[in-house]
Amino acid sequence: MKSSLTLEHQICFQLYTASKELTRLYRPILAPLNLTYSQYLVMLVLWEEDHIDLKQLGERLTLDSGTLSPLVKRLMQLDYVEKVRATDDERRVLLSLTPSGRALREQAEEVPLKVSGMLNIDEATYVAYMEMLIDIKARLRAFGEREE
Amino acid sequence: MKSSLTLEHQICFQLYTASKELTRLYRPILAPLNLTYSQYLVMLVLWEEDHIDLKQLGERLTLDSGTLSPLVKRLMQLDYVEKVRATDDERRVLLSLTPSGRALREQAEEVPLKVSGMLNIDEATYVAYMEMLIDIKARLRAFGEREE
DNA sequence: GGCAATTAAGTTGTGCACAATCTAATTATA
DNA sequence: TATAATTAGATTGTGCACAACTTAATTGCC
Repeated sequence: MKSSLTLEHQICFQLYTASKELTRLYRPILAPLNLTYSQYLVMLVLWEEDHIDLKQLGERLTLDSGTLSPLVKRLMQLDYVEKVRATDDERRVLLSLTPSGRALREQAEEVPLKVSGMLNIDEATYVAYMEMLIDIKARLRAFGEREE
Repeated sequence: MKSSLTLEHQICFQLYTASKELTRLYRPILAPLNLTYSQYLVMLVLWEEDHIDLKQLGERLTLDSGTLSPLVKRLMQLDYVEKVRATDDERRVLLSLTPSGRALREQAEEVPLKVSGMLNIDEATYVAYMEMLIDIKARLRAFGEREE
């Protein structure tokens, strides 16, 4: 197994920089929507499933309350989302789209198209890359479960 | 091209979570060395090339001085590195390993082995995945250069 | 040689990311 | 049915990551 202690031979380094550079690509695309990359991910979830509770949202994004609480606060200041306490269980907080938040979806529709264009990648390659990343995560989780 | 506005279909999301989860895996492995993941990357570079200047270091890691300055300050507090101003160009600062920093390399040797074991991945797949990630970065840079 | 433009680091401010801790609501159980 | 354990969310503190700005050294150009 590749064990040489060299930066470029570490898969972690390649993942880390690829992720950072892709995020950098999003920045100017998301700027007109007044969203950071993480905020965009939250909006993606809400456009898919409105009135989701913070717990589930955190699980889908692998983010804990220490990250989500202030992030959601900023989305509220932008008037894109609102919090409603669940009636059946007063601990839960449901996150909902405001009319502005719902309307933003239309502008966001073109984000993936722009990114694909920038990556200049064909469908088959795109799918292969997605599968690789999903496989890496599966291996990480498999280990996590062995350990738990 | 995949343009559906769904979280799981975005390559950016898969990259982002894969990177985060892999970094999470490193945390307990690096804890005994008193290093965060980013600090570990800096040490990797130094073990490869001692007396590197901050500018070059930043280029290799895609990090700017705003990130590196405080990070290096913490590595100095740990007595792993020291800064020396270059004599030929007083603007440049060379980063060097202290004896402790050099000694740490031995403990770090086993880090990639542990990670490989956790990922439970064979050499061929590992190499294929590395190449995909490098290709993604190449596409991102190709776009960057078209735009510049 | 003198001065504008450039360059390397550092600083400040904002926003993640996460561990650890706290509070309040709910569930389990003695 | 009290009370202990668990759960959801918020808060605090540390450390990235990066944009924008500052300072000091160097280079370019006249």
